[in-house]
Amino acid sequence: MKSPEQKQFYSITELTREFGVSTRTIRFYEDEGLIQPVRRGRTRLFKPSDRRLLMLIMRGKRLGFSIAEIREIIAIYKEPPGEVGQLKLLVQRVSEKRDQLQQKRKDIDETIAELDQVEEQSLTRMAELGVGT
Amino acid sequence: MKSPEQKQFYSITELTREFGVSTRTIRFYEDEGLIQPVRRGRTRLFKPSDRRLLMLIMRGKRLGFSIAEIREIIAIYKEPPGEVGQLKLLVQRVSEKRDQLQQKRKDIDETIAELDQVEEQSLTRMAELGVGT
DNA sequence: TAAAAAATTTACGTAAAAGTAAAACCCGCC
DNA sequence: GGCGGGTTTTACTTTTACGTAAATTTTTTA
Repeated sequence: MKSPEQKQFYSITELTREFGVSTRTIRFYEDEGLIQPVRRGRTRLFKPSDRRLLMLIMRGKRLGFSIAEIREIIAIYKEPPGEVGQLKLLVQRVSEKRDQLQQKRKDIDETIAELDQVEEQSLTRMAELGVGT
Repeated sequence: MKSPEQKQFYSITELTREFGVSTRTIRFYEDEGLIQPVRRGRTRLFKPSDRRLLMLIMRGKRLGFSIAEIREIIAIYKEPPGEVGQLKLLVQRVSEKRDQLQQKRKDIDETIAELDQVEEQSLTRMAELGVGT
């Protein structure tokens, strides 16, 4: 049931092209412990799971999360089932991150609303000046 | 029709307390041209409009925008009505920013959905272990 | 197998966004 | 009229997230 497009391994430059970052950046994320590609000799081999982690990292970056915060998010996903205390803590951490994200969404919605206003005023003004879009 | 709570001026430390940043930070934003408090002698006096700008700046920071990007957003709001060419450009810039923000919202929604999954699995697991929340 | 292309390590450099520290200034108050 | 608190300027420092370059090794291709 494997997808036919699913590659075993990706090279570092394949990934730099896909994500639009440099090799330095990807190696930096490895140094920071966000990904752990296996090696064949000295050469890094990236599995699909590494690629998915990179996607997650890029998403985090777009949202303005620092490396440290992205590390936290990754830790949440990686958390093994564990025992009760751990689970409670995990649920709590999830809740905190969600709060952060909801604040961001609120900020976004406000900003978009304001931009919509600016746009509307501009279009009105242009109509007054007798201009078609 | 002025709100009674509307102060004429705020001091720099009042604002540092309100926004949870240092004086250095506020002065830095002034250096960067994001705000322009007036002076009485050498001392900065912040008007309500400066305070509103600071709110906008903080919101931008929460969203991970750089100072340069925040400057752009402020420029959009400040734009005077202007002539047709300017207006068209403004509408275009608004549209670009909105696209950015919509991408961020998409990222947020995806991340929240994933966190919800983690939470659900955790709660299920805890229920199996016979634990009440 | 030789040459070209890709990848690695090591190390110094840099831009952004402040932090921190020192020295001087102003201002109301006892 | 000195003193404490808040403010200002100047300037050096720090952290984060990579950029850049050199020298070397490994892999691929002709």
